Amino acid sequence: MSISSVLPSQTSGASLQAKSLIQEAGERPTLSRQVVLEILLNTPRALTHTEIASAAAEAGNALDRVTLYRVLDWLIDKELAHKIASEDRVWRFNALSRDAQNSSSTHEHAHFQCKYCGQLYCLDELRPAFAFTLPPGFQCEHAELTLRGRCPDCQD
Amino acid sequence: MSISSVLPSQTSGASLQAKSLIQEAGERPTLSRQVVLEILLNTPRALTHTEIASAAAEAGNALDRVTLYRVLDWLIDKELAHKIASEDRVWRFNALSRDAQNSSSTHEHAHFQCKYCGQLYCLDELRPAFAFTLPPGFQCEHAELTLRGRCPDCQD
DNA sequence: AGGTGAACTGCTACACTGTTGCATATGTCT
DNA sequence: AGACATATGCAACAGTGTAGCAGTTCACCT
Ligand SMILES: [Mn+2]
Ligand SMILES: [Mn+2]
Ligand SMILES: [Zn+2]
Ligand SMILES: [Zn+2]
Repeated sequence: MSISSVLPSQTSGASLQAKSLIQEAGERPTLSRQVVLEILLNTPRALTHTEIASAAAEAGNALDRVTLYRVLDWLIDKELAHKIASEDRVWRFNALSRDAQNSSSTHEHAHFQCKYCGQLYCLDELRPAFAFTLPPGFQCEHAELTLRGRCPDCQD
Repeated sequence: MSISSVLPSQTSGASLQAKSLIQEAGERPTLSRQVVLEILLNTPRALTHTEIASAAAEAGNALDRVTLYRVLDWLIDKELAHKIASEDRVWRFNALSRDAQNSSSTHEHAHFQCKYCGQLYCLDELRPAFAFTLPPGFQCEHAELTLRGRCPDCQD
């Protein structure tokens, strides 16, 4: 599956958006960071490390595997991105919307992962809110909700 | 952290329970399978592959790493156990209660994982039931709810 | 402009989790 | 007991992510 299929052709506007988001955070807008953040901003779903590496290479900005891990950690630390665990033991990364950054409950939202192709989407509008009672001694600080099923690409 | 601290001293009753559960499924009750299932039955939380290996070794029944992976897969296939993913990319395994096996919605229940020690518990009584609307083209087949917070062992 | 120092980057080597292939051992059934 | 299916153990490998360290780049200050 080609990554480029999910990536709109890159516009200088997107590049500027990535750069200015980094600059607004008061940080160095290095090429690696711009490239990675731009990829994340330009895709509607969360991408794996491998997918991001391929997308960067396709865009003519191949970067070292380890550097990519560090850039991603950095983006998360600056709250420009977040990562989601899934059953295949691979982290998937997505840009954090400005709204999500500003909300006090940082990016508390549900996710959807396709059982058939593995693609994972953030459901920004769906925030978990449950009523339950835990066994004594357990204190809940956070709830994670992942829906699994069939994505639009995998209709039969 | 010693595994034995969470494992009640093994009784012949527990051993018989593991053996008879396997036999009732019409399968070979090999020593490896009995040992592993007995460990899972005797612990109130889900255990990692490493924890199970240690527990088996402590019980005097050390078994090969790969064999353990295969025994666990086998137990899951026979619906005597299930495994839960978590953010540390390590599967955790727990015996399936008889009730859970018989319920048509096989083991649809929530989990709790401690942010501080990583221990993971099945919340058998807590079945996810949510009302939400997905974006068009997405079909939900399953919902996974994981609560994260502080477990009884990690109170400050 | 040019120098300086903090930081970012790339390379190598490694750790951890899990899988595959294959030879050997075990257990069930006749 | 013998035959056959299958379970086990060993070795080698794959995928994902991390640590250490040397070299480079960039923002800032003369
Ligand atoms: Mn998300
Ligand atoms: Mn469970
Ligand atoms: Zn799909
Ligand atoms: Zn804990």
